[in-house]
Amino acid sequence: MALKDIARELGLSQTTVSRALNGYPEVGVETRRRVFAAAEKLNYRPNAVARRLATGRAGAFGVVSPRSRRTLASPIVTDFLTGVSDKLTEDGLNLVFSQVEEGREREGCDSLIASGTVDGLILFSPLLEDERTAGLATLNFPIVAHGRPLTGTPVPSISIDNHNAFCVAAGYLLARGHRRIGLLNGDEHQAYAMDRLAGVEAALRDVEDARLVLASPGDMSFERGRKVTLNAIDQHRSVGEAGRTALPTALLCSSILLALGAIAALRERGLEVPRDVSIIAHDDQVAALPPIMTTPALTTTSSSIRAAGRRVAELLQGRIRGDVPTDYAEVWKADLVERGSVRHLD
Amino acid sequence: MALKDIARELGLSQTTVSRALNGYPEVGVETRRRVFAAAEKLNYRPNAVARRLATGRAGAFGVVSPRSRRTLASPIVTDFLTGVSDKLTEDGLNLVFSQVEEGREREGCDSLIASGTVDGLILFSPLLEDERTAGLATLNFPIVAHGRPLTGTPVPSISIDNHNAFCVAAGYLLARGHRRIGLLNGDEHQAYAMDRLAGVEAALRDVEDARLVLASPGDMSFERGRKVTLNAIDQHRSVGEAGRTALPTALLCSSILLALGAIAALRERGLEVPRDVSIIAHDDQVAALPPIMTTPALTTTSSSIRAAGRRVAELLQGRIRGDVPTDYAEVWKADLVERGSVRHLD
DNA sequence: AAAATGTTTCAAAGCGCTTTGACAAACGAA
DNA sequence: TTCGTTTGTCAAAGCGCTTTGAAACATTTT
Repeated sequence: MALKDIARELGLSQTTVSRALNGYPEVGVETRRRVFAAAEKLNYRPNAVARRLATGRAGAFGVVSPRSRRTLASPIVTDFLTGVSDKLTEDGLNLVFSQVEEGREREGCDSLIASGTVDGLILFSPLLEDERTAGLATLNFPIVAHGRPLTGTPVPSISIDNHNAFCVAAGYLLARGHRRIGLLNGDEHQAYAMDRLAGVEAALRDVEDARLVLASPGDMSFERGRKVTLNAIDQHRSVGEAGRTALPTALLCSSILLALGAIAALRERGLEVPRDVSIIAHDDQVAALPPIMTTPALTTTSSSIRAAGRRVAELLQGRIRGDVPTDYAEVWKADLVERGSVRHLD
Repeated sequence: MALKDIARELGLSQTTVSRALNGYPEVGVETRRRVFAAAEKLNYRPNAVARRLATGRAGAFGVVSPRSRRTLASPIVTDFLTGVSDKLTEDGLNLVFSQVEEGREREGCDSLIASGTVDGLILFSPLLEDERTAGLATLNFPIVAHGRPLTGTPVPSISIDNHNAFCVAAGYLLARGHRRIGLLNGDEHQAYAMDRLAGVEAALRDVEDARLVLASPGDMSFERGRKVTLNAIDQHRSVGEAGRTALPTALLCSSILLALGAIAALRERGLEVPRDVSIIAHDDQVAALPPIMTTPALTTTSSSIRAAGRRVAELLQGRIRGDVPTDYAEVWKADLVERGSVRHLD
């Protein structure tokens, strides 16, 4: 069922049929009615590919991600993508997901752009941090990033105020008497992890005897949370209670997954939350990992990553229409939500 | 940079350039060399949309999913998609992910097909079970399903032997003296959930006094796992130890998430795994939810959903080439992996 | 030397749509 | 009546590629 067929059927030109269907004003009302009726009857669906070729618009946004990062395997990233996809669905757009070999992100983006497969690109902050992807921003192609870009070239972006969130969280711990704090962070090369560390340090600076006794950057997995915590405990114990290594009385975790690992480790060594160690974790509000999953429920800094995804999609559409400036940046506040994982030391 | 430009640059016809680039044999070796050199120099990238229009091939596979199901929010589903995407990446194909409003899956599929956006469709078994999507199978469009289809029309599919897996798991419990078994299952309308229930029932049939004292179908979330377990415990206790309600001594869980919920509930009521209640869960081997996440680690039936995703993609490519018959079905065995969550009753 | 065969190249058509520019018909104002 | 407008329609060009069918040239066979 092509446009041509409908035109022939109705004795009209292809032009008129196309215009009628696409809501152009210069079509007679009766003609339009007939066209719609015929399209309905013949179950006509415009060929998206042909339309794209003609208009130059792809009708899709792209996300490229290195294969090794196992993007889709992270519930957090996929929750973000859900938000993106939600918004796109409302506007009849598709999401093209393209995985590439490690270190070829730039190439993957170029290929998606040059081949006309997408109208815009969504970037995770990681992609912005090195030479590989630098330059993407200067390409004059609609791009919006999630996470504060580290490069000089501005890219419209949305992020949460990680510095503030972790500064507030650390302050919350300090106010409850904690002095030896630990930080289980994300990838140290990423803006959010840097900001969180800086936030914690800023809070500690205000309190004389407060110390960051553990700061471990890396991937945000259950396994690493467990290992690092186990390590800290065992090292502390081997040195002896009187030794110089100090076990934190409170742990800040950059993700609920890390917190779960830490809790498991503590339990394995006979320690309990919050009796022995308090925990505050960052919660991206993903359905699969609710902070009430643990006993006691986790006190968190909280911000919906899905909402962020949706917003990124919105911004990208704005970018394409031209009503979002290239250096636009949006920073969201993350709320501290009190639950049961922090103890007030006395 | 279009084909035309290269042709002009080289004084060749567009035909020859196209053929040279695409490896057709009828091009002089020297000519081909020149064409490649020019393409390289001008940084030429073929326009994918134009190519698609000309060839009729989209270079992408599609997945459509109802929005409400929050497909991307489930780490299990996304792990599956990772597998799919892995395979596609190797072959330079894209994955188009399209969410639709609840109940309009069929429409979403039709639209992806009719608009020429995809060359093939991947279905989750849920999509196959009702009239909405029935008929998709008869469309003569390449489709491969994950999960045994419930409809009459055959569709190439891959699934695990859920009946056997849960039969074996239940048998394992029976052999260790358990007689009151509970099953926290997935959506009852789905083939896999039905098969699992049937598998458990088959195992119980062999042992005189064995009973399925709890069988709860529904979504496979932490929350539901917790609620159902809490309910079972409280109901049992209110009736009194001597009452007729019997608390299961062992729980079979259709997902690790359910098991986590159950464990949390047990702990809240002062019960412990495996001292008071034993657990076997199904493990899809997703990185975010390792069975060693709990203490003690979970005994599981185990099968990689990511590998399944990859295999589905392979089958779909085979389907397109025509070397996978339309009624092909592949069933994988799920292994029982012993860890620490089952107690031998004496 | 002519015919037959094989190798390389090309012009043109086509994929299904949008969009431009022209034109005819209908209308209102002068 | 005539002229400028508005309204509704159309033919044709173009998007960038692949593919068909024919032509030009080179090589081998008779």
